[in-house]
Amino acid sequence: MQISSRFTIAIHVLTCIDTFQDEYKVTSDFLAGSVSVNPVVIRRLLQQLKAAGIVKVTRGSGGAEIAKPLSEITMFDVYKAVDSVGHGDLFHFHENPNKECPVGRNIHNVLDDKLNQIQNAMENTMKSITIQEIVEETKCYIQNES
Amino acid sequence: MQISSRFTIAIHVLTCIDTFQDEYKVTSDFLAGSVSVNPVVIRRLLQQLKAAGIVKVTRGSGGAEIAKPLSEITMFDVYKAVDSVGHGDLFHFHENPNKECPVGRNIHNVLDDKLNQIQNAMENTMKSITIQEIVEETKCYIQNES
DNA sequence: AGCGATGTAACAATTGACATTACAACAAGG
DNA sequence: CCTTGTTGTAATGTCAATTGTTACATCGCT
Repeated sequence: MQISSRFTIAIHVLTCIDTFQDEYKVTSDFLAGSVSVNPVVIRRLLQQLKAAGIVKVTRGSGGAEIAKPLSEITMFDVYKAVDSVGHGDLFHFHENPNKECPVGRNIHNVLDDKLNQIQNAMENTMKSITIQEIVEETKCYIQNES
Repeated sequence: MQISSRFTIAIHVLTCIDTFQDEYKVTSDFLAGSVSVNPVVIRRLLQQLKAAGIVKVTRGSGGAEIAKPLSEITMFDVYKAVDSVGHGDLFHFHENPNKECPVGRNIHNVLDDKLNQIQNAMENTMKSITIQEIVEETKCYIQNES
């Protein structure tokens, strides 16, 4: 299975908030319009980002803003915040290898190490990319349109 | 969502085939016993591994064997063979960002590049680990048991 | 108080993984 | 050549997660 689209939606949302915060009141309806999903999906997402300290959402009057400098938010932070994969681990290990079998009772020890290597390679790359980069590149694309 | 357990099962299966090929006839029932899943799950998996040229399966008389040297099979080969993630891509991009929105119509271009970087980091690590390493380490563990 | 938002529960629809049953196709031994 | 053990594969069921949607209580501001 693929990593939940919550991840790409979250990055889209953060980019929108930063890009439009001076021009518009950035509500869940506004964001839902840009992403093309139901506003409730956005609200749920914003709750997760808020819990991770990435955004602030103001009830009542409405609108979302980003809680800390974009350069301090990495793709990994977002990935974790929106719970992109279940249970924290990228790989799903089959639960009950047969303990009567020599391979069955040892495969977990051997594989865990390798799977962690792979997962770390991925997560480290995520940590090296900030949302700031993404926002800036997006602004470049937008300017080049005109 | 996590990567399908087919991936870890496949590696378990390859390790079993190599470990037990001289002692037993390695049938889908035998493998199913070690992994603790239904034999049909193993057969489907073996079909995928066979299509990728990783194993040979003999009908009728039964039994599976590995088709090429273990040192030439990487975790990435297995990952691809069993179709661990759908559609080839690790990330699920939300389909219809709003083209009326400057961010909506450009986010795909910006993000695709970053997502590929991440995916490549993961896949390259997979390519650097061979099944031979895994089999050998497993044998070490088994010997240290006695 | 009323308006415009958010927060969240409830529920349906869809999808994919995995388990299981059933049976046809096949290879080899007696 | 026919029985036996096995593979190949279709059909079906179950379960969990994602996503969409409706509904409404709650809240902040004017």
